[in-house]
Amino acid sequence: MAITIKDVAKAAKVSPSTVSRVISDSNHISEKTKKKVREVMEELGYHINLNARGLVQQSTKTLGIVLKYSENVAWKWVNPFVSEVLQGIGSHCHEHGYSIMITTGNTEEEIYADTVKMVQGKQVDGIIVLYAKEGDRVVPFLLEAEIPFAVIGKPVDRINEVMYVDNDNVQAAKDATEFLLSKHHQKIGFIGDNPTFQVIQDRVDGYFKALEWKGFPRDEGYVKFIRDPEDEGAVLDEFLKMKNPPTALIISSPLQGVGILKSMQENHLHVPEDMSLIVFNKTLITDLSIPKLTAVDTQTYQLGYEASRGVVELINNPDTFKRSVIIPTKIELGESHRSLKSAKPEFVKK
Amino acid sequence: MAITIKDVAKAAKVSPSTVSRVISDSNHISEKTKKKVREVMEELGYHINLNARGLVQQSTKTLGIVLKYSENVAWKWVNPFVSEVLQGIGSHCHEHGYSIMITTGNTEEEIYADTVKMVQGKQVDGIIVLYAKEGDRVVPFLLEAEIPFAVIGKPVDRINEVMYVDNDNVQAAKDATEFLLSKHHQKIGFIGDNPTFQVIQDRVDGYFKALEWKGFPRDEGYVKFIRDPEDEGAVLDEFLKMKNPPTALIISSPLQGVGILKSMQENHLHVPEDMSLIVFNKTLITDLSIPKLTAVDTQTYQLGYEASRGVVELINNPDTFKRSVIIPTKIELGESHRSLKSAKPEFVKK
DNA sequence: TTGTAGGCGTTATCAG
DNA sequence: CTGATAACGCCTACAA
Repeated sequence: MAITIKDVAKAAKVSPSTVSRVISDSNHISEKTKKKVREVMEELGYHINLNARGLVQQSTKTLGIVLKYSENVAWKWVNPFVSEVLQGIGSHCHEHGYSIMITTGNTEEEIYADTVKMVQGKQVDGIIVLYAKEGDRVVPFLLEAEIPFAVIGKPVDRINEVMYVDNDNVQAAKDATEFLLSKHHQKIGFIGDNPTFQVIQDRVDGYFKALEWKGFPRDEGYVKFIRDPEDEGAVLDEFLKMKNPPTALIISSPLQGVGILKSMQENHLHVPEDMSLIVFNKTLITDLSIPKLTAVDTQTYQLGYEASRGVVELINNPDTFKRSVIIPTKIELGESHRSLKSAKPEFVKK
Repeated sequence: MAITIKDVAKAAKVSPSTVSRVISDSNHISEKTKKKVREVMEELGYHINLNARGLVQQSTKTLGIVLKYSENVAWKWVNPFVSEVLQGIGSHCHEHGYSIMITTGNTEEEIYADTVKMVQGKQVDGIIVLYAKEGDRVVPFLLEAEIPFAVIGKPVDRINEVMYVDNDNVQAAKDATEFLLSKHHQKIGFIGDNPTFQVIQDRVDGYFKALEWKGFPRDEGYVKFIRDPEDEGAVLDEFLKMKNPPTALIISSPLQGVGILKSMQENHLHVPEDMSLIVFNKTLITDLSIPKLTAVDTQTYQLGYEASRGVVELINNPDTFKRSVIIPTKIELGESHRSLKSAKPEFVKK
């Protein structure tokens, strides 16, 4: 049994409450006794029991993180995302004395159960959900439980009741498209995965917006979706067989980016000479690709940091307006794109 | 204020202790009252307060994870490692009803402070340290605190006092070398980073062991270390300029593997036609490389799982022998190696 | 099988 | 400025 506040009190010949006051550095207490008590604490090797404090204060100063349910292939690219987001959350939490508890489950059901346990068990003061998924039970539960929380991503249901942190995907795709247009590309293809995800919809929107702004007619033929992983080859073929094949592609996932790169190579085509690529989500995959992929940086660290900030604010003042935050994206230049129609093919500096 | 055990007791017309017994599913209690109490709990929406339970039981059923201090470049490749290890730990923890708390700090000092807080604050029952570093203060602290813990990696100090989970790097390098030998390679190079790390030393050992077993003389000229990142080009050059350049390379980090791949390409050389590569640590980087790199899989998930198992065992029975676990590695075949068919160069005679 | 009472280590309220 | 005293929500002898 460890040293308690009472032991210290006894040794310092004061009452437990005085020791408690010293711990919280109350200013209703004389410097003299403060010093004395501190000395005794040092001497006895006293350390506060956060559990006990949590019980009486009804607060654990801990944030719960709901990880994304990871299935087979998909989780791979999520990997770096998780670490970076965690870093961002961690930074903020550390600054504000919060601890972090994460879900342990592997399946959707398990993760839900973990969340319920953390919340109902009063293990955490707030929650950050690392994904947004239609029909997911976690967000409704959190609303029901009335616990402060934030979602990273754009919630589909009851969006105006939840605080979220996300990128502006419409704008990001618009930026990417305009970037390619500025390099004199005119035929630009778009590749996405599951079009039922809001992210993808938004990106397609942004893509068309940029094109239409420049006066290009909307042509759905340049937008393709890859359902099955490793199916990039087929889609690339479709593009190449068009009467006016694109000279550049916007690809909405780093994994698919690498897939296209591979398929290009198999067709004895070169990037960026034969095709410019710009990929969504700068990750270590895109950085280490050969050539390094030009990518849209979604600033994952910032996403985490802001989410944490939001939740902590909500904890400190539950009536805070649930303002949601949009983290700007930026284009990270790689070597997978080139400029068309310049006197000489001009490569962008690194 | 939420529903407590007392509320349930009152509503069910039993005493709080009875309710408590129902919670712990004690068998000293009639099925009838059990059912009744459970109904009331359901009706009232009762949920246990784990904080309170933790206080009285002196145990939180939570494991603390000490993350690796991540500096500039190095952390990138650590990234996937963290997520995978966490998955492994999570799986085991979930099975045994443990929660997970992770450090939030970014610097070595902060992480140390986080660890102290978790342990002294009685927030966790055990600790898993995700790295082994010479001179680090965390392990000595944990020993001092007498809390159950395990280290992933091979601790340098006081190794026989701590439980650790690691791969057998000597064996792994031996396997990799033998693999290449079986493909008829005779000149095999080895590339490592900082040779002061034990891992690297072990791998060099294994490399030489395999060669010497086959009767090849020890030739330090085929072992090179890359200090500065992005310096792979120079080292590759050195190899290529040898009188008997290697036909295969064993590379001790995935990052360096990609670097070599890039340098090969810049020299208009092909993998595996001109050089076979086998890389340490299968990660998503090696999987997504073009060509996919043949890699030594260190089974990160298993490392995490076993570490968790060890700590939980230690918690349940503190007198358990601190057996350490060696997780076997295995070679994941990629497309970066080939078999040298011709029995061209004979054994080297010296 | 069930109830009573005391305590886990802190903080908070109220006196003094 | 400091000290009793009562919670916080649960568990666990010890009784009944």
